[in-house]
Amino acid sequence: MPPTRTATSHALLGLLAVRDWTTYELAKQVKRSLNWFWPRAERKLYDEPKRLVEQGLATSAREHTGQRGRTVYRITDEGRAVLREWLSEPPAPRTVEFEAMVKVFFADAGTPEQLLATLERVEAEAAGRIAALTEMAATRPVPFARRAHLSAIGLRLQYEQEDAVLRWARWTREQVLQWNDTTDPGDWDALAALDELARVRP
Amino acid sequence: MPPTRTATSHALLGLLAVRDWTTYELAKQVKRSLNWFWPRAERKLYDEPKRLVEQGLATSAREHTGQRGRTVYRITDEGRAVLREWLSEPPAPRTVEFEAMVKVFFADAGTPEQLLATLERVEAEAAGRIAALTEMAATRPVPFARRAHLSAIGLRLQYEQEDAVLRWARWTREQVLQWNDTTDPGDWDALAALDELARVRP
DNA sequence: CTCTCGATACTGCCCTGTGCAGTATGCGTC
DNA sequence: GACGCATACTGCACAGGGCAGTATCGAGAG
Repeated sequence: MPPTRTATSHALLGLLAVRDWTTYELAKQVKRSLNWFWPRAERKLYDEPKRLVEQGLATSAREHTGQRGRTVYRITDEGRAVLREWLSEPPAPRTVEFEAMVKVFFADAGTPEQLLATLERVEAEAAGRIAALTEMAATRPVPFARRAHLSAIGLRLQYEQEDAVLRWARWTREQVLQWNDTTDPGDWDALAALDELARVRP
Repeated sequence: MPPTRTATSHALLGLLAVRDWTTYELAKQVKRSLNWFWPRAERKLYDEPKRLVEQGLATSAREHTGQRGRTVYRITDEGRAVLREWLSEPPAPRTVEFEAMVKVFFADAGTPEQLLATLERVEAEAAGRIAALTEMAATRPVPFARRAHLSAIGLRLQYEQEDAVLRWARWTREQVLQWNDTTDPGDWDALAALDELARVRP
């Protein structure tokens, strides 16, 4: 039984296809790029490459800076082949974990102040991320220039997502201000809001 | 040491604040509502309510349909208090797991056909979800009518998210068709695309 | 020249959460 | 009376997260 290859395995294989990395560099790089759409704890990024080596998809080399060792990983031809084949497989559905939305959804268990505070935090988070994305987009020279086209479409997705959340948070804040309470929207017409969504044609 | 209360604990507490549920009903309901922004495996939804009972946040009652038993959960006053306080706490950052985007990001390890197939799958998934959302929005009478205002803003968020993904997938597909290859965008100007993002002002 | 501090480079441990197989019973329908 | 789908769970192995702990290296402060 070969150990199962997870999407995380293939994601790291993808980075290794770009260049060699030490685990530490890999961890930093994941934070900057993959983290946006495939977030993984640093802890995991120390285990996973070892599994790739076990499976012959990568090799590891031990280097030293004085007394301190470090491990450099390099993809193998088999690793490249496995990555290429994986690109054909149907991807898992996109999943979103949005704790703030849970708080919004159950806002009727609390006060309007709590709800507005949550919405403000959502807005601030989205705005912060948009700032980070525009900064990345503005960085010159472009890191990994030969992959600039892929970075560009990736950044674009992230931007569209964050912008959707930002616009939603602002819109919702305005609606909530018209409510009498979290349990009572007063004159605000929930059915009309649902009707508007129901009319959508893609 | 009290067992830690996760966001999942509070999410289920939120559902129990709406009405009593059997575990099975809870699992179905989570699939329809929470699953959009707090997806959890059915398996977990059988464990978690037991923990709520241990902590005095819910009570359980054993009922029977013939020989077959089932457990009905009900929130306690303390459960309601805990939920109310949780609404004040800063939410965890939103996280997205988007395997298809990993495949897009490393598309230069494969062919344009693979990339286009992935984009088509993304588009189909988003379109399917939008259809599900509009159907939910059109359902009359509105389920849990006294919570229609919260459903409406929740559905709106989901719609905005899916629409962003859908528009991105279509846009990206058009761009990719202009490339020579996954490794070579030809005349397509990646720097210009990055510049456009860099110019964004929120 | 030493001390501190942040960056580098990991490992162990316990917990949450997933997926899948397995085990029942209830109920409608052919 | 058999079949299939819904109901109602449990066990188990594994992926993944968070945090604490352990070192070394290199640059700058004093």
